[in-house]
Amino acid sequence: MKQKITLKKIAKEFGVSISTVSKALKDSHEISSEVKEKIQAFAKYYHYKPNSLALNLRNQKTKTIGVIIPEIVHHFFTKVITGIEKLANEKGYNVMICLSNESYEKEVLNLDMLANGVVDGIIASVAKETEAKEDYRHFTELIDNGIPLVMFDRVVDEIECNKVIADDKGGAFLATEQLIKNGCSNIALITTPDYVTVGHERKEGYLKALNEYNVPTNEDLVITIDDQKSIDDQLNDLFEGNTIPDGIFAVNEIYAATVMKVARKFGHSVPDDIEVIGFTDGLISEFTSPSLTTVAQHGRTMGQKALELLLDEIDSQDLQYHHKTHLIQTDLKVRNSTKKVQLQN
Amino acid sequence: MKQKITLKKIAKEFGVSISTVSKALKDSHEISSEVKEKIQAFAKYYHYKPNSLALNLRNQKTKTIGVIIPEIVHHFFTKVITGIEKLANEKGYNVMICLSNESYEKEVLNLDMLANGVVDGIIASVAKETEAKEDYRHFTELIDNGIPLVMFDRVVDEIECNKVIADDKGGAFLATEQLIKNGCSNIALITTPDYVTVGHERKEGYLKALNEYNVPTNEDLVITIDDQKSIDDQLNDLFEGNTIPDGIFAVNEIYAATVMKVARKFGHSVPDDIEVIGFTDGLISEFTSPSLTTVAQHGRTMGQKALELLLDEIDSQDLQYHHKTHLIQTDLKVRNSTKKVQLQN
DNA sequence: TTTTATTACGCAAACGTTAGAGTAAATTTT
DNA sequence: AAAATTTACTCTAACGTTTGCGTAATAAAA
Repeated sequence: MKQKITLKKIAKEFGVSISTVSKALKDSHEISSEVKEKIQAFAKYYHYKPNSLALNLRNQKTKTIGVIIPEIVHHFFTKVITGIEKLANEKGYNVMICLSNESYEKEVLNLDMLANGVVDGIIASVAKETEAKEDYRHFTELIDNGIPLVMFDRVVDEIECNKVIADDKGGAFLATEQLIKNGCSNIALITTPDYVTVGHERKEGYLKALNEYNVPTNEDLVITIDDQKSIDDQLNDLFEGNTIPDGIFAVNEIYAATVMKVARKFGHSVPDDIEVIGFTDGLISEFTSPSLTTVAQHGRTMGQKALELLLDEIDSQDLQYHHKTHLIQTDLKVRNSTKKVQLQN
Repeated sequence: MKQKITLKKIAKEFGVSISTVSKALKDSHEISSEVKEKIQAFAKYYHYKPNSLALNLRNQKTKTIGVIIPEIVHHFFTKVITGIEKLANEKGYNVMICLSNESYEKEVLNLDMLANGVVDGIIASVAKETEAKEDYRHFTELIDNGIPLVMFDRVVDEIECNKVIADDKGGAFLATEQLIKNGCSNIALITTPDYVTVGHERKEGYLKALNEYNVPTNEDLVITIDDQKSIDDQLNDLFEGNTIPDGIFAVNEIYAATVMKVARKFGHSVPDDIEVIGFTDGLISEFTSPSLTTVAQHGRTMGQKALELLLDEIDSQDLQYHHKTHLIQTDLKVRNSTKKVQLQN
């Protein structure tokens, strides 16, 4: 394997010192134009590029930020990354993406790796396993080490750092409200276990809407999905019980798409018999039939905001930096899984 | 912002030399157990972690590999990354993901960035813009600099490096063959412009199948999609022409899902009037109705294989390293957009 | 008691880079 | 002609780490 070209090698080539080469390549006035020209030509010919590691070590910064996400096959996370990447690029930062695969252990590993000088700051969304475990020492340790951290989407209240979250509760409220206004009275909720914070928040919004509009809640209509088992099977219960829902709010797009499929299997029509709203930033909703009305999360915006906050903290010399929690608005994207009812204001 | 703890600081704390600290932390026999114990305790308390930059610089390797993909919101690419990540983890490597966003310029930038000592090797799929431009100097430069490169999916023939590609032609053949065997005689192709290599390959497979089974080709049935314009609009032509297709092969999942939607709009039923097969590794296909029969690409496998080849080259001292092109088999995932015909062998 | 081993540390170089300080030689000024 | 300035370089330290080598002091062997 060929060796990379370095200042040292160029210096040797011309019988000058390393610093002469460095300065020549920087077009320093300290170096004669004659020497500068030949060194520059040589460097160009061999495509000399300064070694980033050396530069980073010297400058004590890497111009790279780390992003830890639980899953990359989720459209929402890729949207967030797109947002981060775009702004990072404009600001001259590189992005290093790591996956925790929802595993606590991998999250710790990733954090460890990133913390040791590799990045100037970290943006993270915590793994489900970590949320279940409630062990966040790896994050606090990071902060103790003075590495700026921004949490997004799945955040931890106890941790003192900048945060960016979608208005999950508000979005769920909006969705449920829409179903109520469309005339639904038996509104089901398809959600995750409670330890998944976003699931929890969305459930809160659902309950708030029912409450505010005096729609009685019904425990039978709340289905908590265990991702380890078949989603289809777990949804069967909903249509085999005493109360068949006329509206369904699902906390994500997969659940929403799946419940439509299962509803159809039971002979129900969407949106005529049952209206369905999902929660997402995904692609699937557009291609189901009927296409899914969803709560849009604006993942890109979240990513951008997260990076904005991170760079803000990185640039801040302030020892008493004040952390913020930024709420990204969600809104309803009406498609064809809900009826087009004329709403009176 | 707090400062990171270093060997130097620990050395100062105990009034010993830096090397003593380094050796103490490595439990060297050269250091008395008394000194070792107190230094180790101190380091543990302040969670000392060696600075990776310094280590990488010294060891002349980073244990990090870079991945450049055109788009992260594509399920196929995220699958590939999942495959890379998994194996990388097992082998103790980190993964740095960069997005070119299909832009030539960003690809050059990313490559530049990664090339300067940041990674030990690179896995890349080239941007559409680069394919159109046919300017691959940034890749050859990389190779000239001795940085191992593996290309996947969208590869460049002229470049001398390890490659991993899906059997696009074979998959397309399989899909078209299936349509023919199901009795279709007017088989449409929804494809990308020809400069997108995978689109080109899939078209080849389509033509090969038609040819082999003596099905006449029909230029009117080949639709080349311009991603800049509305896909729906471009597909209208297909159903407004003289020959209405009874089978459609689309080179990706979005085209396939969209063409089903448009077909329905024109009053055709899938799979009764028209059978549709897509090409992908995506999520959408499962949730369309009918669900889409597709050619599975095995993105994870591709990712794993790509990393395998890369590590192979990194570890090889061989100056005359022999590059390979690895073909990943594709196969048909039959769902409900095709008829269940009993095939006679 | 002298020689040899052992223990426990420090020194220095190396990875690649930059930038301020230092220094010969050449040139200009007085 | 002497002094001052400019030119064109080199030296050195620093970023954080590792490791072979050197070396005191102590301990063991002859």
